[in-house]
Amino acid sequence: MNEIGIIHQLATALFEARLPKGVLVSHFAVLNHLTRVRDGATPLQLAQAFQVPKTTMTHTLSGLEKRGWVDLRPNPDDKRSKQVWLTQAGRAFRAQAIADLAPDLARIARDNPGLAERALPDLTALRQYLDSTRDTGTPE
Amino acid sequence: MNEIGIIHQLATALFEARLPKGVLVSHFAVLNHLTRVRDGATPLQLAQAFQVPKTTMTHTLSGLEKRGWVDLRPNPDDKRSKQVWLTQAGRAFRAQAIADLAPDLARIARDNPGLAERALPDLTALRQYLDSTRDTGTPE
DNA sequence: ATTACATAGTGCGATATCGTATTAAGAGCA
DNA sequence: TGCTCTTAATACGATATCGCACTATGTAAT
Repeated sequence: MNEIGIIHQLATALFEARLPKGVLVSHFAVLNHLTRVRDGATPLQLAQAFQVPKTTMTHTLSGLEKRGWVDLRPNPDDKRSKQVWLTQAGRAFRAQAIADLAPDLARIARDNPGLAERALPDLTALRQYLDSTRDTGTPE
Repeated sequence: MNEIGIIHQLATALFEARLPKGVLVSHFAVLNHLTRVRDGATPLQLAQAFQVPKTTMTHTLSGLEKRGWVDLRPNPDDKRSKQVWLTQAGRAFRAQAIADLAPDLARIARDNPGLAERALPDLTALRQYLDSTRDTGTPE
């Protein structure tokens, strides 16, 4: 767990050093999710995807909206709710950020061959396990 | 990296749910480090061990000191510096926290057999690699 | 329909984290 | 000794994160 925490620190610092000033990894991660999975998701769905409290996601989304990268529209299926849509500027920024990060990611992959392939399945399994036991602290 | 971030979130939430109100994982982690490695370390050494800025460690240590779990004494070798020593109360709290967390950790290990053994070497290697390239963004 | 309960988003306050600048002290060199 | 540069810790300000409570809306039961 210690390793997880330190890696998280290091990776966050590395990413934010490559992103424009004031843009956080949380911003980038949401744009990435909206691009890779789908946009039109509700704020609650995004909060659950990243395992952060609703209030944190509200704050992150307000930052993205202020920069014009996402558009928050009412959810036609539920008047309590909203939907988050990417703007063209949002897609463009995300593409540029990916391009800026690519050399570093390629370098890390090159210098640690096979690491991702070996570690990711276990990490995914652990994430799913922790997620499934999150509420009660005991499985099912 | 996404997985790392989410696991970090989930694990932090799990740990803090088991710790007394107001005690953070960062507090516990420092006590743990002082116990496992050695106490008498300087604040800077601790900041480097956890890869957090010096100011963050200052803040964390002030919280530990306020609770009477560590003692900050002048460093006899360097008057600019300090040394962090565990108190008896600090050792006792850490031991109790370990005891409280043990059932959950045992459960996680039981339900994910071999996971730690498989994933840890790669995670440690990744941490060391990221650490070694932290400043310039390029190896060595 | 009414009532009770659950859910989505947000305002507000607390605080952890972090960047910048400052202070005090060590280190190297003339 | 005096000068310069580096380093350890911290004070201060900015802000990301999070818990709590509230409003509006949905859902279910009678």
